[in-house]
Amino acid sequence: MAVFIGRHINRIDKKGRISVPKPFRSVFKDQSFKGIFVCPSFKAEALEAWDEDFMNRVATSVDDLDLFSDEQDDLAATVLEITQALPFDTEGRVILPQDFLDYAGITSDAAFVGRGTRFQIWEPGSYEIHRARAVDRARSRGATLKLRPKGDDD
Amino acid sequence: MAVFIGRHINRIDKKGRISVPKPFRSVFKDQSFKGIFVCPSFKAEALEAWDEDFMNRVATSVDDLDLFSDEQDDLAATVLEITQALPFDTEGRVILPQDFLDYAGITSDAAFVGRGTRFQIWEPGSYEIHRARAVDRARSRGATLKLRPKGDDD
DNA sequence: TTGACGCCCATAAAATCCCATGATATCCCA
DNA sequence: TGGGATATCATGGGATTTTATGGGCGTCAA
Repeated sequence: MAVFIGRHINRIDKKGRISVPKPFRSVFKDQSFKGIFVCPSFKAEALEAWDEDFMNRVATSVDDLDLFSDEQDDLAATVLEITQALPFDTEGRVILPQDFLDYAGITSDAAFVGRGTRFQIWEPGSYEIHRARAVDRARSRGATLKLRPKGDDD
Repeated sequence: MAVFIGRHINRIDKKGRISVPKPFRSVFKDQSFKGIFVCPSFKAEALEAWDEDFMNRVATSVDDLDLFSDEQDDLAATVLEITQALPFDTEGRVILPQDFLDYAGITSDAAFVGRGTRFQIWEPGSYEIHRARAVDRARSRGATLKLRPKGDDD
């Protein structure tokens, strides 16, 4: 299973290219499309990224809904339409579309943040603020993590 | 599996030709008919486009009547009637029929919008409005998508 | 003959490849 | 364990290719 962990900050060059951190890139090595799928997050001023496997699951799941139903329309609109497939270049870099950069407030640098099955791309400053808040919330709530039974890893 | 993802805006030239974006075109590369199938959408002022595979699926479903709900069984037949097969030219362009353009309000530019197994063609302005509404609906309803189990991707 | 449509070629912009560089991290062996 | 040799990775930039787009020309049919 694909697992993204850790945090990496990389730079965007003049051509708009940015390296996807090697540890993340390795996760994609045996998928047919050589690249990542990215879309703006609903919840935060950041970008969400995932692999082909997840993308196909979303696509087929949307397909299961009634053809032409409102429900399908909304979900497809919010996920499939705004997601972009970004291919790696030979060095494992991608070009983030300008509107995505604007959405996340990214200019020169970007933070790649592991989230398990997906990862996020943040403007480094925004991420620090976001993370500090999240830590505070978790601490004050005394958050605990319920682990799934071993083997149940879909 | 063929998956259409993302959004691309292209221009219609004086001859009425418009390039189908390369990422979408690639999806059709191994079908026998070199082109796309297009028909006006029932729900929106846009055009629906799909590949040979999906076309066959619709054709079969007219017999089965399981793809459409009761009131829509002759809708399926209608789909077949008004759908046009638009062949690519050497450069991967198609000519959209005038009545299709009128229906979608397309004049100079058109947005190709990925929808998984299909894609849509919109007048770029109309699309932005439509998308914003859909995102709002999905967000306010707290829409979630039930994903298929991993590996079940036909 | 005219217009619709296919095929061909030209061009600019953008994406991609390819190689170079410096910084880090890793390895290896004394 | 130290430190030089080596490999890896992020980054930069020039060269090449691809793609979207525009237009010319011939064919075929009304």
